[in-house]
Amino acid sequence: MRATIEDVAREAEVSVATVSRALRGMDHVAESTRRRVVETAQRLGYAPHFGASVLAGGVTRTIGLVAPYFNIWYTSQILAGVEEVLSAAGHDLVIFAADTPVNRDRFLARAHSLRTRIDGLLLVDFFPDIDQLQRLIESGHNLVALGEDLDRIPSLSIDNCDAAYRATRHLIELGHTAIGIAGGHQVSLDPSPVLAARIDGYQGALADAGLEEPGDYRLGGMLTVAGGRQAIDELAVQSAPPTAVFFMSDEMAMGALAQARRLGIEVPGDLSIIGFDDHDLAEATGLSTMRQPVRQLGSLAAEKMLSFPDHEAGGIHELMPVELVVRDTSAPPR
Amino acid sequence: MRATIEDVAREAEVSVATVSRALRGMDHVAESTRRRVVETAQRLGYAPHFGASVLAGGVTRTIGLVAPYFNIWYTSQILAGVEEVLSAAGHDLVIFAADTPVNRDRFLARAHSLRTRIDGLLLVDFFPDIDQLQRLIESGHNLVALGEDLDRIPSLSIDNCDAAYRATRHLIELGHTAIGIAGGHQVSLDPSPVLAARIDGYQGALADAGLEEPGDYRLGGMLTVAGGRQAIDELAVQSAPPTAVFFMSDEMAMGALAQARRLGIEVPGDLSIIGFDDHDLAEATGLSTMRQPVRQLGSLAAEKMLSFPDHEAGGIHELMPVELVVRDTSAPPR
DNA sequence: CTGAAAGCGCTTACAG
DNA sequence: CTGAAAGCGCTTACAG
Repeated sequence: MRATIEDVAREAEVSVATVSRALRGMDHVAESTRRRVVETAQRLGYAPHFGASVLAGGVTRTIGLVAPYFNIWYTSQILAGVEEVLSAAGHDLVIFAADTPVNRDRFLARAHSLRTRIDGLLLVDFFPDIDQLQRLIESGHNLVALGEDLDRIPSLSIDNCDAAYRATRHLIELGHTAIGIAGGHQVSLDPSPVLAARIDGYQGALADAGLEEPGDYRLGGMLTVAGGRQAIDELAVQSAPPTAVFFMSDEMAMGALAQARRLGIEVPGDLSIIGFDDHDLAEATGLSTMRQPVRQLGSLAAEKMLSFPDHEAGGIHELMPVELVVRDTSAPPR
Repeated sequence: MRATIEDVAREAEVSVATVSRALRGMDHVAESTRRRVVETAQRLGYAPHFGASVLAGGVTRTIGLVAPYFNIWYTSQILAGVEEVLSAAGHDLVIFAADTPVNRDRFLARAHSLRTRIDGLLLVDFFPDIDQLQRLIESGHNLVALGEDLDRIPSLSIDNCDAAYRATRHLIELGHTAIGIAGGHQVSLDPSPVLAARIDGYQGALADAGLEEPGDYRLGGMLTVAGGRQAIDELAVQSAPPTAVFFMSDEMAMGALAQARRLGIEVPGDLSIIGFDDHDLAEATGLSTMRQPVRQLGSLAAEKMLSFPDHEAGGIHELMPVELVVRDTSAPPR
């Protein structure tokens, strides 16, 4: 049988209150008492009952993280960063996937009931609308958002518009005038603010350079290897294809790179490519990209979460830097 | 204030016992009563207190997953598979990283106290020794192992020895006689049984073909892009380098591919390469590999976990198939 | 089908 | 520094 706090108290000849204090390292316990309690607990293999602690103490020392996918590079890095910080602080991490619109709504519907299960909820590329956010707040969740500037809660992101602007400007400065963008539309019809901001940046750079954006330069679908392949397939059948494309993720760009090779499209000779992320394989692949500090985004978000309730009321938004990394896949048009 | 079950009971004019039954869909509740209770709970925004449910009910509907890393492709796919099955069954997932030996011991030390926090523990590429496993069992955990055949608990894996044997034999059948292997040693000094089994298979194939294994054909370190790069660097300075190398992961093989290109080593002309996993990018890269059903490993492991306690006593070990996928990076030596 | 009551195992004022 | 006691909010036999 599991030992309970009563067992320890009896064996150590103290009250359960003292056992509780001693084991949690609280003040006002004589050192000799503490030693005896700790030793007894050890001997009996005592560990506090989780449910009982949560019920009596009111905290779970658990943080929830909701994200659309866990099997893509970006999220896996975020996860690692979050986990590292949280576990160092003695907190656990429970994850929720909200990939499809259905799962997203299901999660939102359940969020209220999660209140007593987690001490905080980290929204990773999860964008509630104003009503949904309102409801999350009213449920009493400690919220931190990663990926977009959400009013009213602490959030952390890169400047997606600016990063896309700079990526596009890089291609313009190389001399390209026919520049496409890939990754604008996702499976879900939810317009992701992240992708929308990148499209804005792209269009802004074109406009500032006096260039036009032909509608059919918007290529591909999801930010995956398959999406990149698809983008190249679309490009390959155009009569006047772009000479440079900005891909919204490196995985997508790498899929494009491979498909271009297969179709005999030379990179960067026929086509310049710039990606986004600085994926582990980007350097190996020679991929030009916009580097974002992904893992650090995760660890910083976790730190923000742990610093509740030290936040100001309302949301402070923090912006992380993005760096242009020029490698081999972007060059002047020939 | 949060509404409690008492609030609902009072408003719906029933006892708390009836509220509890009605809301959890148990039998022996009049349909009209149930409707009234559900409607009242809804109206009050009632959700059961997690800690109270766990304490009174004895289950958490939460599964723990411990793995060495979460930021590598393999684990991210496993995680997605596990999450999908678990969430469909209404279970939550809490993750623990045990990357370094220190963290590994720390997790093991904590495992006992996790007993009331999770209903089951999934070991992903986490290999306790016999004593450690014994202790996990004695703590009362429902255990499922993914990655190795562990006695006494249900487990699921591929046949790493056989897969490595076939990868090596593929290279032999192409005509190679100088064949290296990359990925044998990890940072941690823990000898991973997975890697050991792959080395066994490699050596077995060589032996069966009457070939020798020169000691310095064991290349590289970790199963990462950087590890692959390192393997090629080591190979490049050898006086009689292998003409073919079996890499223990695709990420490693892709790092190697890139570094080979950089150093002017032609693949497959100068060097044949076969990887392991069938990473998302393997097809795009033209990488020959041993395909393992990674995501499915995750979902099956989760299903095994959910089927407790229907297991036989002791562990049934299940083997998943691995398939040789020949693409462009492996060819006869020239 | 429903209720009264015990019990789950802690934490936290309150006293001393 | 320590203890007695209330209280956290559920679930589950046991009766009826």
